[in-house]
Amino acid sequence: MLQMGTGRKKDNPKIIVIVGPTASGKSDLAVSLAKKFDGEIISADSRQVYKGMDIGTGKIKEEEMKGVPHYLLDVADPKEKFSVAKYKLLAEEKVEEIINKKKLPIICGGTAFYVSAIADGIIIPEVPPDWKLRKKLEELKTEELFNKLKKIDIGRAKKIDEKNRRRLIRAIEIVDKTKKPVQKTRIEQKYNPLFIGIQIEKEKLHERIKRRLDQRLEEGMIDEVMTLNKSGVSWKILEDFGLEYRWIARYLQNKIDYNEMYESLLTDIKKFSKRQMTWWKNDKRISWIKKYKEAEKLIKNNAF
RNA sequence: GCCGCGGUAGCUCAGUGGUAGAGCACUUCUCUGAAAAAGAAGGGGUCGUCGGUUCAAUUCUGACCCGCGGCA
Repeated sequence: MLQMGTGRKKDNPKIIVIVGPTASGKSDLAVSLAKKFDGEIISADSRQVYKGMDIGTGKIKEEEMKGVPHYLLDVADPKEKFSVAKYKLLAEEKVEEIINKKKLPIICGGTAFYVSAIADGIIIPEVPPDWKLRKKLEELKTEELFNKLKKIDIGRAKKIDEKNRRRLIRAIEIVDKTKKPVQKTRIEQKYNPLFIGIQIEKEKLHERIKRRLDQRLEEGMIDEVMTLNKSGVSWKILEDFGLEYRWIARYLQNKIDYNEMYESLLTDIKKFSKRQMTWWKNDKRISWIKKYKEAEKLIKNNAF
């Protein structure tokens, strides 16, 4: 959990932040609120940033936007790596633009890390990924990675998840480039966010997840993945995207049959929604709402 | 009806004469340029039912019940 320091700064520009698990109806809520309060929407979704990934990511359709401008969709090529740092840069630019237009910025998304980058203002160390270095480190055993980090940065080593190779490698990378220990997470709160969370019972959410999955399969989600692959997005990349792209890619490679693809995917989406909630459910700043009207009231009461 | 095989965690299955494990699921959690990613911890079973042998049975044995396959 991040330490907020002085907390919300009253003078900072106000923004709305909508969070909630996948399939909970964030996009619809965002559009309704945007229409009501003259807002514009910035997506905070690590997969919807990619072009050509529409059905599988549940990207909002043109007609569903109802004329409300949406940003940070389709800003990246799936063949190239994207990252929170890039997201933060682009998204903050958009927030500024919207504020300058005297409109209300609404951050809406399911990627907690991305949301946090903006709404909490976490500062990401300015060390771009060095994929050559990472590849080299990848050859080391997990324990060796941990020992290496311990030697060069005992402070970080103490706090890090010592079994998590990806984190270990990143930490080593930062020390390697900056020649300094990894700094404590710093925060620069630029905005005054009002957090609205969509509350939904597990059974109902699972039902929605299944219905949405069936619908998207009918809409041609499998073709979408095939098209991506044909246009040069490797199976490996699709695997890393996770969920729909991972399971459909395995199916298209004949590694599993349709039924296994369907069942595993359904389970994984449910697990994902769970992980999203793990991130948010203990965040005291979030007001959990069940109906649109409650969100509207919240915004009014907070003098937006 | 007979013969064979099986009945162990929610699921698929290991295993042992001294009251049990794995993978997946589930629960809880972590998150410093891959985050739909990558990781961590935890709960859970009167081992089909009722008898017998034994100091001791989930393990051996008998009957029965249930499932699957074969023969009639």
